[in-house]
Amino acid sequence: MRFSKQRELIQDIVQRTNSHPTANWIFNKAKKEISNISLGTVYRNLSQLNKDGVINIFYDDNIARYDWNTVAHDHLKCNKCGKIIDIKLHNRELKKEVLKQYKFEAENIEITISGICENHMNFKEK
Amino acid sequence: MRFSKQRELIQDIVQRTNSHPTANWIFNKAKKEISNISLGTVYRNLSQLNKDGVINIFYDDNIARYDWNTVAHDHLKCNKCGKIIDIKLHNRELKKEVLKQYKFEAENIEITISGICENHMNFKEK
DNA sequence: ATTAATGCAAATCGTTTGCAGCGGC
DNA sequence: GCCGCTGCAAACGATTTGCATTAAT
Repeated sequence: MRFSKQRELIQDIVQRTNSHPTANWIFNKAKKEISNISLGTVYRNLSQLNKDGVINIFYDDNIARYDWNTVAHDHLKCNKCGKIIDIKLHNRELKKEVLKQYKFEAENIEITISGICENHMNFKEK
Repeated sequence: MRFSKQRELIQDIVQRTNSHPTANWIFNKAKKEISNISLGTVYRNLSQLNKDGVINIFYDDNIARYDWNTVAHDHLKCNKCGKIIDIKLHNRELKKEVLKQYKFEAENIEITISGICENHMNFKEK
């Protein structure tokens, strides 16, 4: 076996959700399959999977969230329900603008937009 | 006196730097003026100042940073030296695009760009 | 005298780490 | 037998909180 079953389980859990889970959420999910799995193992594997480029880490306020989507992308965060939605905004002009205006060589652009998602706009409340 | 001298000192410290300080940095600075000030007081006042709209909080990875600039703006973060630079990017089109394409009502847009700052570009290394 | 804010220490939360033991080659 | 990975528990860093005391009106 190439990888431990713990590692494979953790990778699967992250890759099977769009919910941008926290380590603790993943831990609870994992316990259903391997009841004595430890939180340390979850963190160690998440960190390793990230180093290997298999999954992505980002921070929502001060807590880590994990994402199967390793391609650079952006997030919409609903202030009503907390849901985080993946989106892709084009930013070619942004890199150029930043280089010209601030002499800063952009490597990574992360746009986080908070507001109200479709399901929670006032006029749609049931 | 309207506010405690601790609160006034903390507000002053935040407003007199462009370094986006952490609570601990502020605490150390404050101790030079009020040697027995406590870290709890620093946190309590930073949180209150933020609620009052006097200062801003944002998170750099998983640690809180405080900013005198309460107007929505963006950040450049240098991967070499860690410096965070305030910038203002225009985003009128972004709000429109997000509403049209994702039916999401954007309230706040935060763009964080990481890369290499002017002082740390290769060809400028001394 | 009342009320808010303080210093201090303990508690909490998310995360990391040391270590002895186990599993697969 | 070796080496990597595990579970467990203790340690850690940032932040919050309970409480008895102090400061301001």
